[in-house]
Amino acid sequence: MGSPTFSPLYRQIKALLLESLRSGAWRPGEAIPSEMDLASLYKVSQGTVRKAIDELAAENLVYRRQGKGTFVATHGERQVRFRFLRLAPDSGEPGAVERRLLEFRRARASAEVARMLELKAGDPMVMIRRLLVFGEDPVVLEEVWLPGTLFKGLTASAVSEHRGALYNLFETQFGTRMVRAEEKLKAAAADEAGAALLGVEPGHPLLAVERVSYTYSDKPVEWRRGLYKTDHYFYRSELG
Amino acid sequence: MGSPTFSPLYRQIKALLLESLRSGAWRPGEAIPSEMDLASLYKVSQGTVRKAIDELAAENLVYRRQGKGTFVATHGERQVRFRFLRLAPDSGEPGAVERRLLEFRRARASAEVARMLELKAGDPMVMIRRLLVFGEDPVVLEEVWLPGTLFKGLTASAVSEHRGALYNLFETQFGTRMVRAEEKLKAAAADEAGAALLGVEPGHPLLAVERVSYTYSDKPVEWRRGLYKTDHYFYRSELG
DNA sequence: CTAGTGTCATATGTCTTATAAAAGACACAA
DNA sequence: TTGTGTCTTTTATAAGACATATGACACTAG
Repeated sequence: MGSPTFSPLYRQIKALLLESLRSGAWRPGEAIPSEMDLASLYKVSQGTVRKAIDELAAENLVYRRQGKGTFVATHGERQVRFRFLRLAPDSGEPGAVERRLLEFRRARASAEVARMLELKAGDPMVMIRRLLVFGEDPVVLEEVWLPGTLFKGLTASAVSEHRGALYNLFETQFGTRMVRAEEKLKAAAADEAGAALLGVEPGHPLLAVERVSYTYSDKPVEWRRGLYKTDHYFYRSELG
Repeated sequence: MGSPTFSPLYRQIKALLLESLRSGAWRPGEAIPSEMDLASLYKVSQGTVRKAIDELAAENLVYRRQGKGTFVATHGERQVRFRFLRLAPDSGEPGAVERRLLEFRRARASAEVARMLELKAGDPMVMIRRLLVFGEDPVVLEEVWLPGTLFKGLTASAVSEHRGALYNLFETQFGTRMVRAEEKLKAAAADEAGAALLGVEPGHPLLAVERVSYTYSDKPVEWRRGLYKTDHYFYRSELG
């Protein structure tokens, strides 16, 4: 029978809005046009625009403020950070996090990374290796791989001098906003190098976390591999 | 200023629907009354009922089928199982899972369990210890704690003879439906007993997973502690 | 001059109504 | 017996009217 080529009006509107987000026409933190403006622009009712925006809000791409407007979501907000960094302390409130850059280099995509990011093996990449220190405690050792073409002007000093989440830097300086991510977790034993950096004995059990992050339209644009020391922190997961 | 004691109509309807779900008036898998019926019952428009049900559907408490009706969500469906058991094989499709009951007994709540489940230490509990075997491979060793009062007639044979998820048994036999859960993950080294059951050497790195499950209205009703062997399986987590 | 208060413009939120589309049951015909 | 049209019931979509929240700004009492 006929393929599901039909799309209701509000979804077509949503697609148009998504395109404006993706293209960067509306920047993170800024307000998008009002529902009424969009309604008259697209020649539909406010309610239809509303339903389109409702779905974008449900996907955390925008957020609404009654009386003020609808705003493009951003990684600058505190709240968003905890959605992507899922470690919480066993007791007490999460404290400050210090990010120590260990290595920054340009390299070629391995077959594994290329497959994850839908690139070709050998494509230019940026690789970042760093240590996250909570208070005095080194907790996360991770490696971040990014497509070199998307992050052309990225430098070691930009990364090491940046305060706040990497995703914040990416969206403000490179116009690439991470929208969601998928993680795969395993338990692993610390090797010599990792143990030294995390301040544990070799063989110490660690959480091995592999992440693929996606920007708009489910396009994968980042691959990470991290080792988490879970002696005083745990990984939060919600099932629902 | 006045406290936020105001609640829009659709939320009041939602609360009424929730109460029908909680009380068991509408059973898992069954259809709830049509939007029109509910609208005339509560003397509001279909759209208002609709918005109430929208929120319930977003919380996975019910699901809609155009042309058929709206149904109470259930743990019987395959789809729901993967929301609560987040292990996936490194490659291939997930196979059959065998559940081996190791221990079943009634006991008193420890201070720790009591705190998690909002009970008093010493309250009667049911404790289940079991092994999940994927194919031939023992992968999960876990301990489940339940309030004895809620699960009065629960027996070892009911558990060991039941096919399918425990949550399925709970909802069909005891009218308690698990709606969501929170997990805390750490890496741990296998002890002697655990290693033997999971078929690894003592000291082998394992995923330690602690879960609190909630029924309607965020009432906690189950506490679990599991050890996951992640040699051939990984824990899936979505950030978004 | 200043602190408070009222008013207005504009934004999202709520609610209703009308109509469309999906699903299944059933009658009927080839 | 098998398909096909049609009717009923259900959720889905769309539009419009009205409510509420917010912030800016003007006005006024002190």
